[in-house]
Amino acid sequence: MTLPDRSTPDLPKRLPANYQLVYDVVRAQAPGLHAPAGDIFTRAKALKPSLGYSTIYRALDRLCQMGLVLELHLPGMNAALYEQARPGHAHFVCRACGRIEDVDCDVPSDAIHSFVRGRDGVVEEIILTVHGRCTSCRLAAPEPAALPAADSPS
Amino acid sequence: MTLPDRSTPDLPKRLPANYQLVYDVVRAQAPGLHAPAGDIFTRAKALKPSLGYSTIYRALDRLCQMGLVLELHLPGMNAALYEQARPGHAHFVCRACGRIEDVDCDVPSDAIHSFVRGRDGVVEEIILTVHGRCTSCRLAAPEPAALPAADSPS
DNA sequence: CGGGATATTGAAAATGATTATCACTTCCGA
DNA sequence: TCGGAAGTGATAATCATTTTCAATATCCCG
Repeated sequence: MTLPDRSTPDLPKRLPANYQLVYDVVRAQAPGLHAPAGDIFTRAKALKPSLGYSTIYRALDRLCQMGLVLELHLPGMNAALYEQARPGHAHFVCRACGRIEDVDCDVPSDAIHSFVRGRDGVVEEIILTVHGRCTSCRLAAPEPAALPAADSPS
Repeated sequence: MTLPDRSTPDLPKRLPANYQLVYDVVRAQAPGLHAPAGDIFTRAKALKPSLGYSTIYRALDRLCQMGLVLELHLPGMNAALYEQARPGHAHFVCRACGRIEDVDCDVPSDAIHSFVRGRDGVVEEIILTVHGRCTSCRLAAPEPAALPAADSPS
């Protein structure tokens, strides 16, 4: 199996003006807010109407590689969400209403770092996502009983 | 803003045979392996040729809701990956080669549970993903220097 | 065993986010 | 200033996932 050639990223030294603009737009989001690429495009285009859609993706890509922006894939959400990278918090996603809530929670970064480092790897980002049900949804609909894992091996 | 009506999931009590079959296929994967829906479809169809693609998605959906299967979105991967739900391990994704490695790492479930419970929510699933570079990729290409977060507020 | 509501099914089409392509411009180092 | 590498926007292409729909299957409650 040949994997895609992603070795030697070797990012250019300077951030192109458009990428900086996209970064600004992302940072302008209130902390705890997350936006799909389309929203970012809209807002960026408002600032510089000549912007093309592709540039947004290219910029977000780069910003993620640089660790400035975090790409967030949430279940039931067809589009990726982006936010300014900000370590030390997790995301709580309510399975019922889909609302996303920031959780100021200490990710066990030490444990992970040492584990990965023990294998000669480097940790660049830790993403912690919690699925569950928020208060209001829990009140609205009680938990359906979980099925006991039905076994039926071939 | 109106959110999609996802309240009251109220899952049917019994697991349809096709869903069970999909579950079996997912469980047949070696632990630590993750498969996109397409693969699962192929393998399931081999067992029951009449299966339609949509059924796979429906089944995976349901199985995820039931907590039997875990849906995994990894960066740079356009398709979701699925694996048997198995709490207490994280995924390490190498940004360079894209390889996925299982990390038997203790997720801080207690801390998260108490935090979320403190807000009257319920935790159903915790997904911990670590991005970084694995040994071989680190040797192949040294870390590009990180840009200092370039500021330029409007 | 009916009988009707409900859930599941597969095929095919629709959707929609993301990527690739391409011709052109811009930037930077030498 | 030259040359190549990187960035650009428009457009088309890709491709995973959803939706639709008509046809079955399944379940519940007598």
